[in-house]
Amino acid sequence: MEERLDIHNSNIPKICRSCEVRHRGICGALSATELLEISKHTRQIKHEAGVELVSDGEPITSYATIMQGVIKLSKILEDGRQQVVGLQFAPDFIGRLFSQKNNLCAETASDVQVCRVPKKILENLIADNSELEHKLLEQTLKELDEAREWMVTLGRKTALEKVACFLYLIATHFDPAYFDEEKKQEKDVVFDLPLTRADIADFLGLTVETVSRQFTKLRTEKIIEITTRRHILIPDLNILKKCCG
Amino acid sequence: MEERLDIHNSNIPKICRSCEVRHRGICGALSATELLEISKHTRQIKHEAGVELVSDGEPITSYATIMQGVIKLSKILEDGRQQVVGLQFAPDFIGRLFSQKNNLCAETASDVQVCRVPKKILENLIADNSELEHKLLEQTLKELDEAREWMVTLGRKTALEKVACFLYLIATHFDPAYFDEEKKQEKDVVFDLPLTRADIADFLGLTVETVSRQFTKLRTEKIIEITTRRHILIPDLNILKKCCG
DNA sequence: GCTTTACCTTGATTTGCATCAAGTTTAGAA
DNA sequence: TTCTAAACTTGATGCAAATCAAGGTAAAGC
Repeated sequence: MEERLDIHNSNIPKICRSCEVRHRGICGALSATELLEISKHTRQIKHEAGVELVSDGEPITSYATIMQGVIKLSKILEDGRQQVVGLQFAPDFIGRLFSQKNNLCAETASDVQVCRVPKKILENLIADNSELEHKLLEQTLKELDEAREWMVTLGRKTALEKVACFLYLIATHFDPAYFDEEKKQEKDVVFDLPLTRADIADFLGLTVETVSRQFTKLRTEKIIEITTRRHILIPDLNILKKCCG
Repeated sequence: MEERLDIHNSNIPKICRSCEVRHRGICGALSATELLEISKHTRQIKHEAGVELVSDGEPITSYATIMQGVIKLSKILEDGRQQVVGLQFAPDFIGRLFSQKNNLCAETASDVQVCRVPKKILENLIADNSELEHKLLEQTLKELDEAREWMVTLGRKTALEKVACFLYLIATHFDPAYFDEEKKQEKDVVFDLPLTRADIADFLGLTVETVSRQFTKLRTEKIIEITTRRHILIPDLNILKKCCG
């Protein structure tokens, strides 16, 4: 279930020098080494898929940085309706700063490796480290941009456009060409979906059946290839992009 | 169209001592007086309703604090579909920090009074004032919470629930009982809608016709009273809340 | 005052997605 | 390997919201 890592034995893929995590976009709020240097209370922990790291309504006791894997943030209505309100990848920061209680639920979508710090300790560090606070502000602004972008998808796009947007989001996140100049020539983008069809449905405000039908439609139109259920190949990202509305 | 105010003649309703603006929830990132004290480049400006203060894709030249009125943040797809991604009230801060370009459009929904500061000047102030940066982080976190809450409404609620949520949002924002202890006894909440039906539709991911039908339904069920088009009376907020899903 | 126009409501019809209901595939356990 | 359960797909049907269309209302200009 939960496994502590030997800090000196961890093998983080080293791509971004400032945070030691393979990723795209702005650098994470807190790198793993920064956290480890910052406080002896930091712990690296492994979780398997499907673990609830943060529960809605529960008190916050610690923050974390994702080192590997995907975490989904969701909110659940009383009658069971669920909405995924965000996906987080390495090296994102996890946890609602400066609040006593969580207002959403965070669950590991894949196997995940995180670096945890107790709430109070990080907050004290923030108080005397304005550079740290600035990084957290940058990360929060990025998340706000993403949330607002997704609101357009939720409110104004068709089922097909929603699914195309989702695939485009994941594809660009995992596109190896982004990290490897040599691969810039190859057009194919290949990746594994980090979510089940049910989770994708909850992210897009659709039902599983509708998501499945749109996958089939994109497959028959040769815009994507579905190798196994989770494994996707996209021959031309630009064609997919045109489906996003 | 645009009118500069005499700073010493402005009559801001003084409710919250720390930011001089009548509001609820956490204090604004930057109070008007703070801004005015902070820099001689600060300007108070009046705008009438329907003015685009910030255009999507355009370079950012200044930030602002709302002193009075309502501003809507929206995104528009190429084919004209529009989604309102946020509403901002006094004393909210306006503008995407640390970015060269706007990624959304901000339009005055009502007559609005703002306090403007040039981008560079505020950013320099932030750099040597960590308390200021902390306030802006708090405001950004609040906006992120609101955006995620709204994603649930957009993705998982029915048309009636959406309209009820919207009315509840506005009602609680303008509820005088919130500011005046004497009025806590009175149950009626009376206010003017700051948006047209078309804007409400764009906020809720619906069409004007559907919004109108849900208003009618809530009226015939005596959950709301519509005095004139914009003027709303809510006999019991708790009953409305139950319609929010 | 009357006219114009933007805004809003209501009704009839269509449609995209949800729901209901089987089936199929895949991964994991026995 | 076979069995089982979970995950996924496909088809038939229903319904909520979109679309199309017309009429009503109120604020702003003449």
